[in-house]
Amino acid sequence: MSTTEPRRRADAQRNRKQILDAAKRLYAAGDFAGPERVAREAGVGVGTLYRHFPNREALAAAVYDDELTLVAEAAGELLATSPPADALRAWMNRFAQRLEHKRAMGDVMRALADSRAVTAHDTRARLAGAAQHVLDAGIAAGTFRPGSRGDDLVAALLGICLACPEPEQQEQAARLMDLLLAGVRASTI
Amino acid sequence: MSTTEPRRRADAQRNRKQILDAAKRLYAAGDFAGPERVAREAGVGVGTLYRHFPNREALAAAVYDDELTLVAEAAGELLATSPPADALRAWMNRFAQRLEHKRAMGDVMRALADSRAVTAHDTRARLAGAAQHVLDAGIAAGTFRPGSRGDDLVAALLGICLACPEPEQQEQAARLMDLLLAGVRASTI
DNA sequence: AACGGAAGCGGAAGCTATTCCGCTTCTCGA
DNA sequence: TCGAGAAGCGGAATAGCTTCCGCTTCCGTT
Repeated sequence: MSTTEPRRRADAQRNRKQILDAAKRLYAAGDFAGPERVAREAGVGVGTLYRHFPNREALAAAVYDDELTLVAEAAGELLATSPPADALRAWMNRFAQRLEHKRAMGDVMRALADSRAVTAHDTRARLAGAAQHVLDAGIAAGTFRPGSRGDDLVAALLGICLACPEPEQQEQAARLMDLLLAGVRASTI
Repeated sequence: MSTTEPRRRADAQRNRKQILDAAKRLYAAGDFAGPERVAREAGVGVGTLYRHFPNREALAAAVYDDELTLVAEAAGELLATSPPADALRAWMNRFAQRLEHKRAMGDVMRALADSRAVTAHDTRARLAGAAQHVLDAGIAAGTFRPGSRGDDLVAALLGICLACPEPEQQEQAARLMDLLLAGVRASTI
């Protein structure tokens, strides 16, 4: 848990950044390119890409890391303007909306769901922290069941998005979020 | 909704069965072989396999169809011996247990979650029916929230299994199932 | 029983993700 | 400044999933 990170060589840092930039550029253009093409666009070999990101999903997760961090941070303001239950529902919606219409998000979610994925670990922890923040407010207010856990909420949200990825399943996803919220609000076990 | 099915040619039926048998044999032996190897084992070409099963996941779903049907049927007996809430929780556990320790089940769940997958459609409907059966009993008894839907429950269960596939995530999966159950029991919206 | 066309078959080719390993580039101490 | 060795690079090779299409087999009709 200390500064065991050995610090990367300058060229490695540069390459990592170039890869991320290239991927962002392509994804933003609606081109969900795979590792091979991203590497070419970045001007590096595939091998290099794979040294920085263990697989396609990890790359996607890293590309959208910023965006998910914004989602996590939004929890604070939502909580400032609404009661916990409303804030939580709004936050869940925002989470799901971010994932919609992004081809690569299936990958991102798989990466987030994978407990062994190193790349996604921080992001997931940040999301869980944000969720916990909202939950704690609700617990303090007596609205939410004590013991509700942020990481569970995020896992459930991921599960919903994984199970209902298609646009025509949006209604079902909404019902499942309601169900989840109902579970969190339930006062007894 | 009528008998529009044109009835397959005899050799096609035979091949389909041979493919399923070969896949069952391999999977049972712990060998999660891909389409190519299953086809060889079945003594047919890959093209033939793909005419019968649109992709790897659909094949896996078809292989485990029997097993999932058993799970669906178990709902009845569980309901006969326990109050709805207990029956539902037991049924969810059985569902999840069936999926554990089976490499191919990730595929099966993805196939079930895919609303466009023709192969998995019946199975999913059967599971949803079973779930609805239990839910209805609970609604009648006043234990479950009116309007609870079997297809939602199955989707949520799939989501949980997709989000917590690793053995070390079993505890989290259990918590999520509790949360789900709490949502179903909540008496108000 | 034999013909024509539809249904089905096989497997090579194509595509993409991932691995492997010999070569290159950086870094740091002398 | 230079050299040694670690860190990193590139891209050919490997492997698995899926598609494509020319050939074969079946089946209802005559």
